[in-house]
Amino acid sequence: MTPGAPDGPPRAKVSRMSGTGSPSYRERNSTADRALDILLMFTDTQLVISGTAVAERLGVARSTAYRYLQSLASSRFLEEAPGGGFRLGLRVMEIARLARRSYGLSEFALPAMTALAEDVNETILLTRRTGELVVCVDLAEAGTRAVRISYERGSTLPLNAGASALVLLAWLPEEEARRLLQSTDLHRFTPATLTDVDTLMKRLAHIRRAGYSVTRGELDPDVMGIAAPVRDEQKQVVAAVSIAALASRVFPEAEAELARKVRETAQEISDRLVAVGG
Amino acid sequence: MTPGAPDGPPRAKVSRMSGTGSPSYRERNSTADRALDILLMFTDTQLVISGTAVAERLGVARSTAYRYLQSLASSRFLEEAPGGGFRLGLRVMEIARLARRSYGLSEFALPAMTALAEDVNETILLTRRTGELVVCVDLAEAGTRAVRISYERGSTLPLNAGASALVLLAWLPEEEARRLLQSTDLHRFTPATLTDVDTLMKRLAHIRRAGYSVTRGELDPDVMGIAAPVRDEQKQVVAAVSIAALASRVFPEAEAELARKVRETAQEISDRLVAVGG
DNA sequence: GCCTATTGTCCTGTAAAACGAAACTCTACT
DNA sequence: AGTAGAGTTTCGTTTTACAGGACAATAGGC
Repeated sequence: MTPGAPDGPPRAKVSRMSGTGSPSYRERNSTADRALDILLMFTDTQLVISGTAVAERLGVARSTAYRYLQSLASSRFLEEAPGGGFRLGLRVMEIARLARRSYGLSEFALPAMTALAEDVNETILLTRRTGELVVCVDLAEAGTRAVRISYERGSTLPLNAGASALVLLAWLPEEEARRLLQSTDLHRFTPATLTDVDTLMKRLAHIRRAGYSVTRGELDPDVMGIAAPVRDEQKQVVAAVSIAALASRVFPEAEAELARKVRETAQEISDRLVAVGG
Repeated sequence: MTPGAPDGPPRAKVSRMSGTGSPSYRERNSTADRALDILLMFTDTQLVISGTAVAERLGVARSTAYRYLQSLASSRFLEEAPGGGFRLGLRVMEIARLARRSYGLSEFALPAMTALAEDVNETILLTRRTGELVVCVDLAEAGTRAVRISYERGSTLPLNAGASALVLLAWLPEEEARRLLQSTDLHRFTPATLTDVDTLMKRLAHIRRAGYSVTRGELDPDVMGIAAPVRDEQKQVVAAVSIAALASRVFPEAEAELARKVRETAQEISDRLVAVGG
């Protein structure tokens, strides 16, 4: 495409745009966006990427892709991988530390979460929503379990499954929650996953009344979760605290007691947030 | 609508470049670089920044700065802070998780580090060098100390002070280590900090022979460290493992025994790295 | 040994994208 | 009401980033 012949049609107004089907480029800062897009090409299964592959996925010439790559590498967002290609650089870890601090959550939350983790002997998560995704901001693990639910900081979770996601949605304005769910494709992770928007909305109303959420096997068949909201000074829900446990370890009769503890912990974190004036 | 008539002065031909003294812009991808530079404006004391401030520091018009900010916000590298301004977004934490995985270190290192932390009852760090900086990639803390050395993933350390930095430099080609030290301004953190390149180079040679480094009060007056190198398949030093402890807790007579344990742990991590074929 | 494929680098003229300026909205403060 | 600051939008201009192609170095296939 875009033949370089100097005799072509009188300057066809073909915009640069990504060739791979990204719907609406041409808006905003396309150059800056492409640099950022390179950072988004990395996934759990694609930890190293070559310059040629970047050019292809960006739909630009190789020389152009390498210009981007050099920008990213010279600010250490990327580094050259041993054996060719590029991988994410340490700068990413540096600013992630600052990101975590920005939310003003972890410093107050972690002690309370650790206490809860030891009390109930399960993994405790602190999550926040960003767009159509839930991200694990912090976690505390109990030491004495052979089988552990393993998440990490930065792990992402879907919007339609898992106790945390439901809490984060439940305290959003109804129409916003509905809009979010409708604009996301609700993947079915297990037979128990809810994928119908109306059913989900009813669930959210129920959670709002109860003050917490419980899910069983909706994201992973063997896992259950109990989550409660964390609020800031303005009473806005800014995060969720949750227990993630092997479903078989938690009998339904025990849920209420665990829920009480999760809510207490969430309240404690909220209180500290307000006390300092997040 | 109907924006003002284009009547301004004939627009002097001033090159764009950063106005704040950044020596050589105009090279590479200045647009992409500026977007990345915005991400670098955040520090521990500057967790939120306004659009106007970004425009000023970038040396561009406000409308231009906001275009960048929108690019960064729509890919969730930034988010609007409650009460105005922008802060780092959750996307940063997402890709930081991938960055950590890229190095193939943590998954093998953490178990060994945790064991060491419990054994010696001190904080254990895993660090890597990036340019003129050392970054903490992972850490393990001992649970039973009232006074703890507190680092986090993503914390940065200088090149001329601290046991880890010296190890990371010691196994670099001599001329590269010298070049790095000469191009960095070696800050004096305490009276014990080494700031002379030749003295440092001699120190590095000593460390190379010993196989580990010990520092006392060179970065923080109350802290001491012992570090050893982690090697990959090609025997390249790719990281350092270190103990960071209150100096008053570790008597000089105990250093040798601790050093032995740190070296063992570093070796164990190296072995696993090779076994898997990092 | 020769061939091909792949990675990364550099250069140049041209076309497209990013730029500054200014008008405008909104909220908060006084 | 009036000021100050944040954030948004539009527009014509020109600066910047683009594609294409030539180049070096490395790694495998035969």
